[in-house]
Parts: sequence; structure tokens; C-alpha cells
Amino acid sequence: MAHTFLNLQIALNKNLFLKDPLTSELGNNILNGSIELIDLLGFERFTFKKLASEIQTTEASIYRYFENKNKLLLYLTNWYWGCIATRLLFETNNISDPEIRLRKAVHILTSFPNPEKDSLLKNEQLLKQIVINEAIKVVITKGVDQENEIGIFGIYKDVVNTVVGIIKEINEEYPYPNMLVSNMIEGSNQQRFFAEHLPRLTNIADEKDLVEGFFQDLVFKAIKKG
Amino acid sequence: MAHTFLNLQIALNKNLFLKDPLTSELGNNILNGSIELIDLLGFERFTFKKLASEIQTTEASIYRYFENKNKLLLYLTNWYWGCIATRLLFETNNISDPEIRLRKAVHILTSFPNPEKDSLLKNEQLLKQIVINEAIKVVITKGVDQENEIGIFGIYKDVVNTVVGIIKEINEEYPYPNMLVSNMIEGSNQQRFFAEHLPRLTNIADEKDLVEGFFQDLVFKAIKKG
DNA sequence: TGTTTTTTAATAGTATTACTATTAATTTTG
DNA sequence: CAAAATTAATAGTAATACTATTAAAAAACA
Repeated sequence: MAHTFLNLQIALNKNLFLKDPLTSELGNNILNGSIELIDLLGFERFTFKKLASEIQTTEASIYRYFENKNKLLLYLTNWYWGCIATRLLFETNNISDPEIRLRKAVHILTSFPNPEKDSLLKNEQLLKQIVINEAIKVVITKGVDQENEIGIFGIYKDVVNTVVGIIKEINEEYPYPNMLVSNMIEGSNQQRFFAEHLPRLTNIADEKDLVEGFFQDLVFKAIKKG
Repeated sequence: MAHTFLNLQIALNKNLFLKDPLTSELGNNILNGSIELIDLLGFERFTFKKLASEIQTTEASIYRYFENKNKLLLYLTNWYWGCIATRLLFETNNISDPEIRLRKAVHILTSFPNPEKDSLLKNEQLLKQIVINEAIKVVITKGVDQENEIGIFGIYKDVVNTVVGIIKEINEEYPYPNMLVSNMIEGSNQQRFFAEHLPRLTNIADEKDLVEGFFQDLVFKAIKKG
């Protein structure tokens, strides 16, 4: 798996863009600008026109890179999941005990990234914020089957499968490993949203971040043998 | 709690509408028409203009009932949760063993309603489909804090609290009852979406519906003492 | 080096969407 | 039965999502 080192400028599905944004300065401006503007406005109020004015270009020029704003957000979230997939490989490498590996994986997937260490991308925190607050809106759509067909969710499925593999090492018999993992990933993001906006749906008593604790507890109890 | 009987035409938060749609034929047409059209088109492609043409009225007339399509969808989902809250009370009534009550509650919240029995509303199935496929888009928004302030999520919180109460009867010590319940409710809907569109994120091997099984297993393992 | 080809981004649109002000028609009330 | 209140239609506007065309710049090649 050493070749993933070479892959650090993560290879994204070509169906996500019309022109690869990593090949030009304007493309990079679109990516960085959109992360900040989507976070600021929310995805509904975010438009290519506003982004264009922000990064000093035109609406039509952005349309040369991305078909529409949904594809752009899918690109950003894929970028995030590529980054997470890489961290999963790196940080669980050389750990032989699958239980310790699982604990590490749950940490990577449910905790909020530490600005000091962890980050592979300069804006991993902002990107995580977007994944929490916006990403679900471009997954739960009528277009999902088409997007799935062209492989848009491949990286995401890889992440799920990696963790499912660890769970199977620990307990081959557990009947719902995929549901447990996808529920943990999506659920942890949703619980973070709830914690900030609808705290009574959660158990945030003080300033302490209980999201990781909840899922560490839940996952290990679920797969326990006997 | 006997007065909930009288409350069966569920009382909804007045901030959800401009004019109460239950007081006129047009209002009822808006509700029934929107359920079908949102299910058919998806929320993004659903517009008041299309709905107006469907139910033989005008766009502007629909605007007299609902501020915008987000509020209309919030109205529909509140209607659904009101219905679920009522079923929770009815169907767990007179059961003294909290474990049996919890099993019943998990069933109500995670299973797909049976067209033959269960339903309080004629279109509970369609409404559930909308809650699965669309509801999240009007919760995870920048407007959530304002909507929360005016009590829009009150019924939903009541549902969560009812189940949290049962869990506390069983195990007072479990530290994450609210997270467990809100995760179960949202997670079960999401797993149903995945099962249909991204099945590799789930464990749907055959035609069997594993969603309820997964959450029954998960919830009882999570709160088990010792 | 100079010319052709390709790529890039700007201009200037269109159709649709979300929403509103005004008015005509209908219903309710005193 | 007349006045008041409610309802829904007409006819708009501003913003959004997206596209066709063209000018300018960069790259390829002869």
C-alpha cells in the first residue's frame, strides 16, 4: 500500500468536474473560495455568481470547471473523504491488534480534527464543517443513482469498507458491520450539528465533546461477542 | 394522558403556516398535492408553480398559506411526527415492563409503517417516504436556530424525550440516551435511503428489511447494564 | 520564428424560480 | 341587504441557474 504516499494529491473521480481545478490558478481559487463561501452562506444561498465576485472572476468561467454547484460540493466532499482515507491507512498502519486499530479508526471518523496535528489539508477543519453542515444535501437527492453509477461515491465506500474489514477481524459473526460503520460516520456528523443547534437531542451537558465517546462506546458494545 | 385522544387532528405550531391549511378545501388540496408532488419530483425540483398547476390553483394562492416551500415541508414533517407521537402514546400504553415498551418504541420509530394496520393518516407511507428522502434538507440549514426558537422542533423533541424516558427507566446510568435515540431515528431513515440507493453501505443481502433489526440490537446492547 | 490550433475566460444573453403588490370576486357579518 | 373581511387571480419583479458566442491568451508545430 506504499503507493498511497504518491497519491497524496488525492486522485478524484473525473466525472466530478469539467476541467480539473488543480491544473490552474483559477481552479484553485474556485476550490478555496468555495470552501469559505459555502461555510459562510450555507449551500442554499451559495451561488456561482457570488463566488465569482469573491474570487474576481465571472460566473461563466466557474461553469467551465464545474457543471453546477452540486458537483462542486461533491468534489469538495470527495476531497475530504480522500483525505480521511489516507489518514486511515497511515494512522492504523503497523498496528497488529484490530481492537486498537478500530479504536483509532473510530477516532479518525468521529472526532473533530485537531488544527495542530492530524491535518493533511490546510483547510481540513473548514472542510469538515462543510461535510457536517452541507454534504448530506447533495447525497440525499433524486440524482444519487446516476452519481453512484459513475463512481462518485467510490472513495466513501472504500472508507466504510476499510473499517468494516477491521470489525470482521474482531467479530466475524456480527451481522450488521456496514450499517454500523455508515451509521457511525453519518451519525457523528449529525450529532455535531445537533449539539450546536438542537442540543436537547444530544447529551451535551458541559463544554465536553461527547460525540466520539458515544460512538466508541456504541461500536464496541455492538460488536462484542457472546 | 387521555386528552391526547381529543388531539388527534394534531395541533401544529402556528408559525409553520400563514393561513391554517386545514380550514379550507384549497388548504387540504395543497397538503395532499404537495405530498404526492414532493415524493414524485424531489424537494429541489418541487415548486409552488408546479403544485398550483397540479391542484388547479395559482402560485400566489399557495403563498397565502405557506411562506415558502421550506415551511410547507416543515409542516408536513411536523404532521408526521405528531402522528408518530400519538402512536407512541397509544401503543405503549398499559405496558408496564419498560423493556417491552422500548422494543415497541424502537419498532414504531425504525420500521416502515404497515399499510394495513398502524396508520393514523391515509398517506402515512408517502409521508414517511418524504421524511426519509427530503426532511433532512429543511433541518440542516442556516435557518435552524430561528426555527428552533419559534418551537418548530417541539414535537420532534417530545418524541425523543418520550423514548429517552423509557431508556432511563431501564438504565439510569447510561450516559448518552438522547444521542442514542436521535441517532436511531435519523439513522434508521438514512439506512433506508442507503438500502435503496447505496446498498453497499448497508447489510441488505436479500429482500429482508434489516433496518429495525439493526437498531433493536444496537439500542439494547448500548443500554445493557454492567 | 511565425502561424495554426487549442485553451481560456469574458460578454451577453435566456428560462426558470421565488416571491409580491394590486385588484376582482366571494363570503361573512351586523 | 350593505359593509367588512377574506380569498384567490393577474401581472408583475429580482434573483438564480445555466448557455451560446466571441475575444484574448497560451501552446503546439512546421
